[in-house]
Amino acid sequence: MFHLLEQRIQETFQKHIATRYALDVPIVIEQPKQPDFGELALPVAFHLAKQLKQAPRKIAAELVADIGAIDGIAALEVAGNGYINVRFDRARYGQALLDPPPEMKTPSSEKIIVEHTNINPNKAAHIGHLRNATLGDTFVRMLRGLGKSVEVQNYIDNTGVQVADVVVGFQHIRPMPLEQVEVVAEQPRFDYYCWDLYADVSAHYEKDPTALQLRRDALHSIERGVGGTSRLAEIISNAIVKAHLNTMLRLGVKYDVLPRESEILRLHFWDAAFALLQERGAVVHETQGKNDGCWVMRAAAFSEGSEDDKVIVRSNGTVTYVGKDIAYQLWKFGLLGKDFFYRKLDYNKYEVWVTTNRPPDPKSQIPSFGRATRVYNVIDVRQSYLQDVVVAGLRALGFNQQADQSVHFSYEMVALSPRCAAELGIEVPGEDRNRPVEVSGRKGFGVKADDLIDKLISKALDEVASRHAEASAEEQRSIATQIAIGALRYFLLKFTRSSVIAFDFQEALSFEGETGPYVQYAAVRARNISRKLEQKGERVPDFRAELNAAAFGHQLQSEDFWQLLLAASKADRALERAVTAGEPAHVAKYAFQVAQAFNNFYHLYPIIHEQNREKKVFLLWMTDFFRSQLERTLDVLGIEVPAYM
RNA sequence: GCGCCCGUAGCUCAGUUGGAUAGAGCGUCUGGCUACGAACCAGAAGGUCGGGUGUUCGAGUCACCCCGGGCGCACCA
Repeated sequence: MFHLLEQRIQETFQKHIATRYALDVPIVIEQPKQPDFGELALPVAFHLAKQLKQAPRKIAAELVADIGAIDGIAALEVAGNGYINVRFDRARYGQALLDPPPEMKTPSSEKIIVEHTNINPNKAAHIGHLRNATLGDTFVRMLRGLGKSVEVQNYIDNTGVQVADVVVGFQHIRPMPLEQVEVVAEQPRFDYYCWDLYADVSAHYEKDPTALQLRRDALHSIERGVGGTSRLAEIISNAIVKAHLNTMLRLGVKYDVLPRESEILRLHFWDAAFALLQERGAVVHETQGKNDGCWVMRAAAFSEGSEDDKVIVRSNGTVTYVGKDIAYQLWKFGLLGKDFFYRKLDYNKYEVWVTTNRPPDPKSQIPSFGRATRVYNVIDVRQSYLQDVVVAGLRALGFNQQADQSVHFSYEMVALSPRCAAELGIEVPGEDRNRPVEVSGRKGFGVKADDLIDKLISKALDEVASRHAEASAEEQRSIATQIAIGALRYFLLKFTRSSVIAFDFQEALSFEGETGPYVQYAAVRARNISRKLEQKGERVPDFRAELNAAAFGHQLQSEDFWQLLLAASKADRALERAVTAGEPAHVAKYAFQVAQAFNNFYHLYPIIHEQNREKKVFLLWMTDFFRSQLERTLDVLGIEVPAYM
């Protein structure tokens, strides 16, 4: 509702200024510095001042006098040096929230792909991966919240060096026959086993660099896709992928389809992309210099300062990662002229599809994947350069529109706070002692995702058990899990994307202040009100029957009630702005603010015990409105509301 | 060397596309549970927004230059 009025003001002013002054200036809408200034503030007179060569205050007065009545607006006031402050018609506003006008859903042919998680399937997921998945998943929920059609992809690099390293581990560091690996891979915590093995292999390379030949050999076999080594890689990566799906499902994160690198290779996606790139001159064959024999993309295509061309095809004829990524990006937009085959993944928790190189049974129903109009790649900021190359590839092929619609949804890394590193027994040399430590799968440095979740659940369980000793152990655990996940998701979302998170157990395990559980608690309290009411033998009133514009007019004369309602009613605006900014943290911030407003309201006004009928009904309606806004916002954040706390 | 990001209260971070008197959480101190459960609420202390110059009616926000930190710039992914 708030957003609707905002838009209405914007349009009205835009139109008026266009006809009255023949000018097209951006109508910026702000929140007034102080609540008693009104609900919206327009600095538009300042912008016009320059072009009209008049004092802003005079222009503002003119605008206010000429623009006429605007539906839902009680007053426009000139303030300060030329601000225009907008006051809403409170009674109308309350009434509209109670009985919202039907939304005009404009059907859109837009299809958005969000690619996230993308963990190498060779070891357990860690805290850094959780940031990626939580950001990606929340952004998906935000887009869907606005009614967009979104497909979630999780790319599986099952034929890369990281998998090859663990293969080397099973062949040379802790040798194990294939049949035994198959058994071990079915065991719980196989991903933990590989975590250690991977670190051991990396350490082994460091000690004996000649062992890197083992990696090259393994990689080669895996890429060819035949023989025992390839089979070993498949067993490992399939098992780890399921471990990752399980871990992410604990956070409520799901995917629609898992495109795999093996199919990019087997179905010759690269050949198709390479043919296109050659045909349109996007890559050139070097015959001299340091890149002799390679196919490269010219530096000028993707970078202004650098002179280093990017090798796409190595002199030995193999394609680099970026090359494969260009092919994949082309496929996402339906520009490659090829598609994967798909099968349902053998996974019993929910339906998720995976690519395959075998044509399916013609009778089977398979959804359509890819062919997006817009693509978000959730990848950490360190890969900006490579993402730029991918987009330059599209551009060089003449796909400018798709290049514009390719978004690198980047985020900073998660590091371990010095204290956290010390707790994990990671030794840091002298002067770096006070700096955060980078998470490294290769070195085995990091907080494993499942360990962290377990730790959070255990702490939440202590709290739940101390408050609700009467509940069954099973129920306590279920509530504790919801709280733990709420805490974790909120913790990962409250930082803006460009902020490095220095991970610290003490902060992540906090359930007080600006945290997920704080917001959950507010929602639980709001729900409790109607339950208590019914326990007293009363019924939740029929708000539409008992509240009319006059009642809203009365009650919302209270500045306090008005400000609380206003705060609660900004969910649509918060979501809209957060999507535009590409910033899930904004939604998290809003959720906290609404929770704060509600806790304040809850504390200040006895609701059930209110004697005046109209006021009581109004307070109950406010509670219900807060509840719905809190639930909706938490849902976008992927945080559940526990039955009690 | 080139490029990107960051520097705001003791700590961790917001800051709405340049706007009115710079905000929040944590921590510290003070106060509030026989009201709908205190995972809560109220209050206090705490700032030359890294430094400088400029653009502007107006700069935490934009430009340039420094200082300090992080990350990229592979025939690795």
